[in-house]
Amino acid sequence: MEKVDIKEIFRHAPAYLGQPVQVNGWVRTIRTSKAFGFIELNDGTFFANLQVVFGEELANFAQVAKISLSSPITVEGQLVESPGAKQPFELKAEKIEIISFCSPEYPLQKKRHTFEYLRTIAHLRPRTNTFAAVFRVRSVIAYAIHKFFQERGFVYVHTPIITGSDAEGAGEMFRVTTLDLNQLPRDESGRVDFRADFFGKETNLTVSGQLEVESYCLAFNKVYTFGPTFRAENSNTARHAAEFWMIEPEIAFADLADNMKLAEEMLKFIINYVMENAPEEMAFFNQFVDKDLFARLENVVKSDFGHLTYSEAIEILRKSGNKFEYPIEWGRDLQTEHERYLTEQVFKKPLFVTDYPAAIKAFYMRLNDDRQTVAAMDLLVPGIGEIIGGSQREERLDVLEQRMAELGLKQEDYGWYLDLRRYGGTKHAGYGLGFERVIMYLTGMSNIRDVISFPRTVKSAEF
RNA sequence: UCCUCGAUAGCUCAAUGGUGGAGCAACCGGCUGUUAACCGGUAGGCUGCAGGUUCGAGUCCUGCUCGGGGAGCCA
Repeated sequence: MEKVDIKEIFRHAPAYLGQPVQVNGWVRTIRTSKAFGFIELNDGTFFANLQVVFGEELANFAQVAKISLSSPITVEGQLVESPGAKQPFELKAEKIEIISFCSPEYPLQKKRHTFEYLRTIAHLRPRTNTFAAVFRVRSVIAYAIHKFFQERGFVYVHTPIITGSDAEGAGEMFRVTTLDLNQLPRDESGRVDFRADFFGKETNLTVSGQLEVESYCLAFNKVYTFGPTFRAENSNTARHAAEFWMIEPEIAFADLADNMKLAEEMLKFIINYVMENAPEEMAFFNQFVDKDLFARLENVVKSDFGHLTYSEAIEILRKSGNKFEYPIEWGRDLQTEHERYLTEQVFKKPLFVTDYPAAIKAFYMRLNDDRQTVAAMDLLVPGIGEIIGGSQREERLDVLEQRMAELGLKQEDYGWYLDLRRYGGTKHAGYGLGFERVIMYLTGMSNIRDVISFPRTVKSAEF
């Protein structure tokens, strides 16, 4: 008998009606009477369950009727139209093989669980509706991102996860070492002697692949990274994790406007792709997780993103008459309350804020002609806040060197990075996209811990 | 790291300073088309940890641990 995925049955039901099929899956729920029962079977290939009907003509009816939730079974039978209102078809079982009995202590029940509880059983939560939807959509978004860039001729670059650069400047780093922490080798001055370490120097987990990917940008023109990133910040929020994934495109012969155009097209492409390729999951999110989800995503796809310079943003905030906790003053960074006001109250759609004061941005961002601001951009979206941060890079060697000197960065630490300006340098730009923040934005899930399979956060690395 | 709220049965929650309960899950039984099925019954607890106040603490006080929400840092 033909072994069929449940997704295949749902997508091509007419071809299977009246046909004998075999399905293999886990019991999501079971309802029984004296002489018959219903099993909702999920085989992991599809969001929805296949209803299996079984009667006492089964040789093992009594056993099947007492089967526990999440037990795996093999069902053979015929696909027939269903008299029930909630499903168009069902599988009339002729034979049910119980592969194993799930222990009755199984912690997932036929009821709503809190996300907090499910986090404590992260190894079982992908069997729930919400997490099955989250992680299938996560996979679809990842594919959409690759598809978007590959179709436009971008080269996917794998930048190192272990970095010897101790000055990437994007955040606190996790140290990588094979030294015996109980017996550290010391040098003449009593400091830890990293010459004895695995790499012969201090190494850490990467906080960004950007500097490295710039070198491939100046060889391949259009490149992107998509990989894990690590930040040892003591951040305790629903939007930060110590281990997360980031996408960092970098384009040559391009300025900040090209950069923003790319970011906007990318985000719209991803939304369209996911709506088309995970419709059941998205409908579930819209119904149970965030009732405004579809309206919001539609608004993003249909509207042109807003554009605003930092200086204009300061003016709008100042004139708003709103009472903010943090002062509005040119030169200070925008706070979350300011960003949310701009994107949620004023623009009500995604919004690029550009040209921030140089003093509050990274050294590699290109200095504008006013000598005060840099060609940086943040993309702010309602509900999430900053989802993308990027800039045009400083390609002028003398300006970059001067800026590094002002910030006290040692040129010898950035020799190869400066070479990129010496040898065939050209204007280029790029941005970093937080993968999990995109997932949150597209699903309505409000905690980053619920869109990562086994999240690593401060004081938490279970599983 | 700061502010704030919380921790009681496997899960979600109740209990005025005076003998800790309910719904769901589990287990046993009933039910001929169910849809988080329904109906009846059984069992289930050192109230997060450590101290303190009190005749008496789930309840009040102190510290700690963990979790939620908000802020900072950022993606």
